[in-house]
Amino acid sequence: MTDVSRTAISPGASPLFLREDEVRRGIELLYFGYTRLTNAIDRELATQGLGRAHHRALYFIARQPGLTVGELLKLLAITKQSLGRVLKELQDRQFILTSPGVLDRRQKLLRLTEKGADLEAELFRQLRQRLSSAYVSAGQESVSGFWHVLEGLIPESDRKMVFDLRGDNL
Amino acid sequence: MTDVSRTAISPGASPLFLREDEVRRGIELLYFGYTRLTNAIDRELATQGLGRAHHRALYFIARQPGLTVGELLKLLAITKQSLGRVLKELQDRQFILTSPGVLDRRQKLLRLTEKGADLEAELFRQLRQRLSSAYVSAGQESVSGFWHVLEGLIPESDRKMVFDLRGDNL
DNA sequence: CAAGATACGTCAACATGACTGACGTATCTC
DNA sequence: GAGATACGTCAGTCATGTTGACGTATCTTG
Repeated sequence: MTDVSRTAISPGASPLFLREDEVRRGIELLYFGYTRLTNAIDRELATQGLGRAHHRALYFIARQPGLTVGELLKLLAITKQSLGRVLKELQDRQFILTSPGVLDRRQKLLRLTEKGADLEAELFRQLRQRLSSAYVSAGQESVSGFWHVLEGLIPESDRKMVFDLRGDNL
Repeated sequence: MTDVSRTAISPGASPLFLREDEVRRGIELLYFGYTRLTNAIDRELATQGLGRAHHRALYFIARQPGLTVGELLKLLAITKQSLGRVLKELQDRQFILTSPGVLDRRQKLLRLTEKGADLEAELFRQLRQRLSSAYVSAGQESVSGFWHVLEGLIPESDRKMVFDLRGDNL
C-alpha cells in the first residue's frame, strides 16, 4: 500500500487515495489541539461560575456587537431553549445587555457590558497566548495552511456565515 | 496597525505582536472546523444508539488494539467512572472485548470485536471523506502547516502521548 | 512474605449543556 | 386583518461529565 498512496496526496488527487495514516493524524491533532486550547480557559471560567456555553456566547457577542439572538443561534447551532438559559444568566449577572432592534423591533440586539468585555478580553488573552505561540513555532506559511484546511472542513452552506464574522469590527 | 503587525508573525517574533484578527480567525476556524467534522458522524452514531463518547473510545481502541484502560483514560482525560460507563455499554453490545494483561494481569486489554471494527471503519470512512476533501482542496503544503500549528497547541507534556499513537499499527 | 502501591470496578449523588414538544406575545409583511 | 416571524418560556429528558468513597486482585518491594 505504501508507495502508491504516499504519492497520491498531492492536490487534485482523488480523496480516495489518501493514506489512512494521514487522515488519522489529522483527526487526532484536531481533537487534541482543540480540546487543549479550550482547556486553557476552563479555570478562568470556573472562577466566574461560568461554563463553555457562556464563553461561546460571550465570544460571538464580542466579535459582532449588536448581533441578534437569531444570528447567534445560527452560529452556535443549538436550540433557542438552550441559548435562552445561557443568555439569561449572562444578562442577570450583567455580562451582557440587550436592546430592541432598530429596523425590526422584534429582534433583540446583544452587546457586552463593560464587565462582560473585561471578562471576554481576559479569556481572549489566554487563548491568544496559546494560539500565538503555536503560530510562531509553526511559522506564517504553516498558519495559512492551517486556515486553508480548516476552511475546507466547513460545509459550503456554512462558510459565508463564518467568513462574515471577519473584518467588520476590527 | 497593519504593516508592523503583519510582518511580526514570522517565526521567532514575539507572540505579543500577533494581530488580534489572526488569532480570532484561528479560534473560529478551529471551532467550526472541529464541530462540523464531528457532526459528520452524528447521524451514523445515532442510528446505533451511541454518542460521541463511545466513538472516542472506539477510535482509540481501533488505533491501538490491546490498549489498557489506564492508557485510554489518559488519552481521553476523563474520570474512570465516566469511561467505565462507556466501556460497559460498548462491551454489553459487543463492540469491544477485553482480555487480562499478559505482563500485568491487573490490566485489562481492549480490542474491537468484528462488529466494533466494522462500525469504526464506517465512521472512519465518513471522517476520511471530509478530511480528505479538505486536504485535497488545501494542498499538501497546507496540510503540513495544519499539522504543525495543531502540534503547537498541544502542551509539551501531552505531546509524547499523542505522537505515540502513530505508526505502530498501520 | 507481609505491607503497600497500583489497576480496575462500582455505588451514589450531582452539574452542565444539550434535546423535544408545546404554547404565548409582540411585531412585521402582505 | 391574516399569517409569518423573532423571541421567550414551561416542562421533561438525555448524554456526558464530575466528586467522593470503597472493594478486589495483583504486582512490587523492604
